[in-house]
Amino acid sequence: MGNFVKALSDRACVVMADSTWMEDAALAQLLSTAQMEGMQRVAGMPDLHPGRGNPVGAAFFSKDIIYPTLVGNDIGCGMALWQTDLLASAVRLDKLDKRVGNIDGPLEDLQLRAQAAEVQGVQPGEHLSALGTIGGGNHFAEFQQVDAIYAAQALSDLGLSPRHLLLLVHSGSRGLGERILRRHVDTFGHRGLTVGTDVAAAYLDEHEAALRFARCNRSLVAQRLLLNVRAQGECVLDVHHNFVASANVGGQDGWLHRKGATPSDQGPVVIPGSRGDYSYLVRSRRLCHDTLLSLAHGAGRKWIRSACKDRLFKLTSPTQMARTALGSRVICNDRQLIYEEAPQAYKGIDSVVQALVGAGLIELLARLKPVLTYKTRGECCE
DNA sequence: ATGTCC
Repeated sequence: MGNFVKALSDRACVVMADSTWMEDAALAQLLSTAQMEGMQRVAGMPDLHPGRGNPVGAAFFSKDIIYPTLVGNDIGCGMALWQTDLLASAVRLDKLDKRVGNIDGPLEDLQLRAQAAEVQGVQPGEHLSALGTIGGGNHFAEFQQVDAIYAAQALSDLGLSPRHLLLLVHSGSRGLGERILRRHVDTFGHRGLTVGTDVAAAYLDEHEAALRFARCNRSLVAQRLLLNVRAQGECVLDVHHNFVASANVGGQDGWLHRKGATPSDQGPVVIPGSRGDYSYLVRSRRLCHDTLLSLAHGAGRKWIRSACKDRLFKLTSPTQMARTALGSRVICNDRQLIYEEAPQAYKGIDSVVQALVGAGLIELLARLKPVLTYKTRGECCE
């Protein structure tokens, strides 16, 4: 087990296998976060990669101080998995593509939006128009089919029927979280906030609102897509991977920040690969405090965004990239984004998931294959 | 990442 959890210092470790792509720059960023005031322990997940200052795919456990910049701008970003009633065997990609339509703009059904906002405890505010939209970057909505079953009982316990399509939504709090972080940084810079002060309490209140908003947003994205494709569905799981919460780690009370780190103590989760790779439905096998009760949140970037187009445009066209090696379709009519989110730009999901398996942290429940990935209908790029 | 930068 120790083989897959590598100690970087007395308070930093990273979960990885020999096959896991890992950049020195990401490890250096992780080690530098371990030096922050009040930091007790940091843990890199196998999808760890460099971020803007702080690494992505990591958890940070501090005492008495919280750091909004460690959570980042997309407070509440996470994954929601929905079960649909569409038979995977009946899918016709052209038809599904057509029916999915365009969900880039604000949700048309204001009644649905207001109802969801109320149910999820989202306060009326200026960001309501973003509810039901995916956003940019690595966010997506993806129809998937169950490709391999490793634990049939666990699937049925979750209410999953393997013959039907699943819908995975990766999105967050959109402009709301962005505004919360920006206002914090404008006032306090990158300093942390002392827990117990009014400013810390104010941030935590706003952060809580962003978590509710993000969850509501994922739900509306899913419901919107289901309406468009004339399907019914139910939410199976919804788990944030960018947030901070009080926690007891190794017998010590403190604050656990997650930046692209999925909690291991909130039931089964999906660890998605790139749009051209599998995703895995997994469940935690043990509560590991050394790795800060966290799991990978995806494959993790291998290439920085700015390098992707140069490396790929000679090899492949946007049209070619609308189809993946697994036979799935990609809706991404944004010339830049389609390169930035190319499967080649991401670590192989098996090298990430196998590191977690090797460390004894997870058990695989099912392998999911992409069918259709929605990024943006955008403008036509051909 | 961003009702995003020219």
